[in-house]
Amino acid sequence: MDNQDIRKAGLKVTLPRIKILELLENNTQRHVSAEDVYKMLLDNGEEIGLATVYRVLTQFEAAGLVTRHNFEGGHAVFELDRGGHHDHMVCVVCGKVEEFIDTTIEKRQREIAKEHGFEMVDHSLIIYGHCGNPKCKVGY
Amino acid sequence: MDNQDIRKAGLKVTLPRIKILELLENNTQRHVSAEDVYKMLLDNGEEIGLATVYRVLTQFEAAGLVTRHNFEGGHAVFELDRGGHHDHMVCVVCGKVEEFIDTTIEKRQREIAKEHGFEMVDHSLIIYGHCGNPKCKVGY
DNA sequence: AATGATGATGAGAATCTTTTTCATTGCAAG
DNA sequence: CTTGCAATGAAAAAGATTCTCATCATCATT
Ligand SMILES: [Mn+2]
Ligand SMILES: [Mn+2]
Ligand SMILES: [Zn+2]
Ligand SMILES: [Zn+2]
Repeated sequence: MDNQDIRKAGLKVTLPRIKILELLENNTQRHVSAEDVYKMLLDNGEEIGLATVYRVLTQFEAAGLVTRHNFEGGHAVFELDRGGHHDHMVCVVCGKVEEFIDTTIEKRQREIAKEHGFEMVDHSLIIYGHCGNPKCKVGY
Repeated sequence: MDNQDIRKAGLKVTLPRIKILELLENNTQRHVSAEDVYKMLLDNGEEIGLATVYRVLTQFEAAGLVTRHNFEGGHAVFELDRGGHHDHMVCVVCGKVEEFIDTTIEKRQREIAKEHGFEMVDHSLIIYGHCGNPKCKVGY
């Protein structure tokens, strides 16, 4: 994942794009909002505009470098596309995100789409729940 | 689904609430945005404020009368909760929504959540694709 | 039926997220 | 190096949703 990926996407290799890609690659938190990216880059001393972050993330998504998710909460989150598709599990208390992939579910989805005459192009599966952290359990 | 449901939710039985519930019950399009509800009620000659529609839909959701979905598109859609849970298939061209339920997927979801130490409280599965309508097919 | 406390309403302002506009800047092809 | 065209950032705009607050309606109690 480097500047060539930006170039291959038909985009000019600019500092904002390089920095956003680096951040998505190195940040401990894989799933970040545009606002997150913007603030983290500012904290790192980069000069960047929020509009640019939104623009570039959308371009990266169109180029297949990045995936956008609509979790609950009103804002989209993005993650670097590391090849394999996967689905998500989100803790409704602390927001922790776990990734998983299940071939049984993936297969059934394709079958169900076909049964309904749909040609599936994408899907979104998000499990919401209380994660293992005791502080996130039902009885507090 | 009547005024008693509103009362049981601990809410006063008011005209806006009655009208919103009626619309959700009778409208041909089951999945509607707050804006949709607002405009349809205005078209029906009702006097209602958009803020009230948002407020009431949120209250109905909290009371379990209504379910909120975050499909792609930036705005939430609501539907009357008719007992059974189900998932959705959305046409990326015309926006048509089909409902489905699959016990295999439902079961796997619960298993996967447990495997990851999560206590599942909810989930959202949306399949995006091209529906059966020829105008929505890939080759236009 | 009249009263009154409290909840509900609607208009508009405010907030939050995302997109657009536009003057300026910078990448990269030649 | 030039130079065209894409990219940037600031600010404005747009779109969705929530908040504020003065007024009004519901409903339990007289
Ligand atoms: Mn992920
Ligand atoms: Mn539905
Ligand atoms: Zn948690
Ligand atoms: Zn369609």
